[in-house]
Amino acid sequence: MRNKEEKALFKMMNMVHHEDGLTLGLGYGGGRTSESKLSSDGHRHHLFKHYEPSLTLGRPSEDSIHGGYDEATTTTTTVTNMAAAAASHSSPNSAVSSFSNVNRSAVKRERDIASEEVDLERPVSSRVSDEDEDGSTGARKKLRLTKEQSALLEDSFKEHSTLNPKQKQDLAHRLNLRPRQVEVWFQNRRARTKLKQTEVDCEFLKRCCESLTDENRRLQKELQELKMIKYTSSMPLYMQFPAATLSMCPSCERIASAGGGEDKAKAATFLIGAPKPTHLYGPFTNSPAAC
DNA sequence: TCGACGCGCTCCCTTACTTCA
DNA sequence: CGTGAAGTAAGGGAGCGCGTC
Repeated sequence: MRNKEEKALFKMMNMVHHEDGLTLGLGYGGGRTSESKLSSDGHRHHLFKHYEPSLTLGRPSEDSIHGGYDEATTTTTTVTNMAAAAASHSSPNSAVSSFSNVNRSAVKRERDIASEEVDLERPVSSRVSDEDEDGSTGARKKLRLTKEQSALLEDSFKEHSTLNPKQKQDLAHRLNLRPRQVEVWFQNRRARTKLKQTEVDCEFLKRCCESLTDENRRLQKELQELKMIKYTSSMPLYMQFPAATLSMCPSCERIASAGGGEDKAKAATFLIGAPKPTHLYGPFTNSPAAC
């Protein structure tokens, strides 16, 4: 996993991708609402809108009835504030949804078990040892896909990031895996792709921000210079010269430029920025060389 | 025709395990 | 050899579209 800042940022920035482009969204927390649509190829695409805070609680594992692993450890379940709201008040949809999803989870488990039973006919190809497969250790053992399996899945993912049922079945058969495993692999692969894209987009936005900050700073400075030019142009001519370039002849009491003509002095004023008025009233201590 | 419901799919968050520095 | 970070397979909650009743 990446550092916590990136992870938090990833939670905040929900990037939604489609074939035709990229959109950005902001959110936080665990639960979320979404839209989904069915594309022309039969794949469903979701448009996630926002996140909601979540609360994680421990509870006894139900994994033993899944058939995949036969341990009795603890897992966690995420209780969104939407579910909490359903339990306490408001949101009739939440209540219905929660109830519906409880049933759905049960159905899902039954489906997985059924899938498992069908797939028991063929061996699961993985790096899990025989001892692990018989579950004698009682701990959840994680199977690792072989390089060949990963490579084929990658190739398939390059062709299409989502699978229809037929493609899933076919791929599972070719890889000697359960369809559920193929499904999970694609799910995780999409998540990884999205995370990487998010990192790239974040970097891009960061640079944009820096660039705009610099540009803003530059424009502010330019604006200040223009304001000063406008201010000095409204003054008597002699006040437009920097004090250092002016001198007064003690005999004739006429002010003259010490270093050259008016144009030169004006140009200097423009280039170095207009001096503050107080500087114009500085001491005329230069020698009266001009007279 | 409309609403309720179940199903299948996706998403996200999280956990548990493996690998590696 | 122990340990923490990173990678990843999998579990589970939730929303949505679609078909059926």
